[in-house]
Amino acid sequence: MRTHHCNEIRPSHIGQQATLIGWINTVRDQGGVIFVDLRDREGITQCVFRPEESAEAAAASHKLRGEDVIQVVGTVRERLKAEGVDTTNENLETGEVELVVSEVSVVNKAEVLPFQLDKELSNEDLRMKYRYLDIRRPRMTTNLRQRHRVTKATRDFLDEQGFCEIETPILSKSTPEGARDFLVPSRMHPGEFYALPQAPQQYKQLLMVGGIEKYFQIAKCFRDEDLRADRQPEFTQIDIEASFVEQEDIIGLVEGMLGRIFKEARGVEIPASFERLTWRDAMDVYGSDKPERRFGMTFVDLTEELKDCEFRVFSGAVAAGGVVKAINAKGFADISTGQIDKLTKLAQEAGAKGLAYIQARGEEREKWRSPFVKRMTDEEVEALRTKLNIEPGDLILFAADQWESACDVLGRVRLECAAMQKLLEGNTELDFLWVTEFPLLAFDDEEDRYVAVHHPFTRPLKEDEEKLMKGELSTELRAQAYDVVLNGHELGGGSIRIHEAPLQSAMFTALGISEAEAQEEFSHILDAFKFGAPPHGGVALGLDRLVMLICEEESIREVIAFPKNNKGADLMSKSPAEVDPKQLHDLRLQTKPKKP
RNA sequence: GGAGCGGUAGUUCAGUUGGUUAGAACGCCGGCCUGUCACGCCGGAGGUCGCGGGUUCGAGUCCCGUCCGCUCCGCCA
Repeated sequence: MRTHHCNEIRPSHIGQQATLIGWINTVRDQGGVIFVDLRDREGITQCVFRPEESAEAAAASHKLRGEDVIQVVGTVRERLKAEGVDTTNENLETGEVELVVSEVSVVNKAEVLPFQLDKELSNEDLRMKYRYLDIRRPRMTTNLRQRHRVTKATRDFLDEQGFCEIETPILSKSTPEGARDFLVPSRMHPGEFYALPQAPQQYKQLLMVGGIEKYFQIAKCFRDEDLRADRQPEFTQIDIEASFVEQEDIIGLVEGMLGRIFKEARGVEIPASFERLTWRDAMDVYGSDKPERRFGMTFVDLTEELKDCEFRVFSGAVAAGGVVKAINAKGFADISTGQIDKLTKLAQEAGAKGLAYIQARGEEREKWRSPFVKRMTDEEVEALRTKLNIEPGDLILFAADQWESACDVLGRVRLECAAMQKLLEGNTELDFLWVTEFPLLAFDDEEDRYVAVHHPFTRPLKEDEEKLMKGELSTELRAQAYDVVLNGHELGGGSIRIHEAPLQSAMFTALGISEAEAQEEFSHILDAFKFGAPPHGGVALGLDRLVMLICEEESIREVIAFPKNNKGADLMSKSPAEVDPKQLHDLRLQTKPKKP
């Protein structure tokens, strides 16, 4: 039986017997003496095989290969310190000692691995196919154990705050709003389907009606949409809901929880409370509802200054009720033509007609390289110079359009500029932020109706509630909804909910859901709200994304044990896969077995 | 659905204006080595240059098509 882990042996153990078991990390065969670094999940110990100590073990050791599982019995010794020679390895926790092996047994031989565990591997296909080997690498082991620390800290914190962890169903009901559902056919109800939950939203609200008051769950969620580096079809949320709370209570709770998580998983103190921006201000200054604030380049509004500009792109936009905004990319006047093209293309993809710019290659306007500066008055140029603090070497980029489009375009340009200038390279700052007062409704041109920005259970701000009840709809209505943002990533979001049937009905009506449809799809919610539903609200944080940021990874695949690839496939187990025709027949998805 | 980048040995990569037998490192196999720790030294095996077609005297390299992977846009209440 194992007596120690491979990180444990210290000079205090010298002279004692120890039994270790683990994988062979490396073999260094000197012909006579052989060194084997034995690895288990905790660390590495150097094992020495010497013919003088055990001829049998030494003979066997010549046949050992990397990743074999072996068990060794031996005596702990101080490492050799002859005159002028110190064989201590300072890179190892156990580097002062070694195990002189008297017995070795090969528990399980390993074939040659398809890749080396001590080298970085760019072929993600191969990593996924042999994920169980990839997980042996320190990077993955560390990440998965970090993930455990995060969920442990979450559970400990919420438990101390009186929250109760409750599991909600995975076999659930499809909802018309939101992302595409994964469907599961029902054998006992031919032609009918369960849906996998996109979030436990309705269940957790019904738990509030059930009087649970404080609920949480580390919840698996499913969305059948295209993948990204930070998006998987199945993912995990820290899902929280509480009764008799207001926005401030949820915000304070999340701040406390993130503080605990970052302290225990990463050993850092974060601010006790985070700064806040309203959605409107975030869009107005950063062009994003999840602003990256660790570099400046904030928007400057030039609507007033350029409303009469001879350059029609600006004056025309203002005349049409739009705005002109600009950013100053300090010291980026030497941007290449190729990079300008790239930024222009980016702006166009976001809906702009083009991208106006000034390369300030000197103090005087004559030295400014720009397609339009020559058409500006001196007053206009000086206004730009002052408001944007233009100095020689600066690059100025403009967006002129309706407010939201202009902000969106310039927001994307701003991020790309920062990437080109490598402004965030090596930056380890943690910038937490709340974005509040999200709009309640957005207008979907394709569907020609309003859709919920957050979800249909989100409560409007008190001052906008009556407008919703009266059906005075607009995108100006604001919600009691909030997102917590870290370094430009949305960590999570939540809202205070609607808890009264009439207000909920008004919301469904606003979303173009008929009374009949609301009854069909949401009667359980509307009914529940009639029986004394408490005021309630909550939040959900993306666990994968949170762990990704804590581990300083660029993809959530690095913090998920068995993730899917870009096309949603698991290359290791080869899913999705075709199934036996009999299974399809049982589910009435195929009446006759497929002909060969 | 769209755009970008990539695919050469088991792995990570190099491969010039198209030109002899496609290279390196690590890994692997064999040999030597009693204090190494990225052990060292000697030798060896290992390639459908993603796939198909085209141009050419000649294609890893140029052209067309196609497949796969990653990133981004759309999409993700």
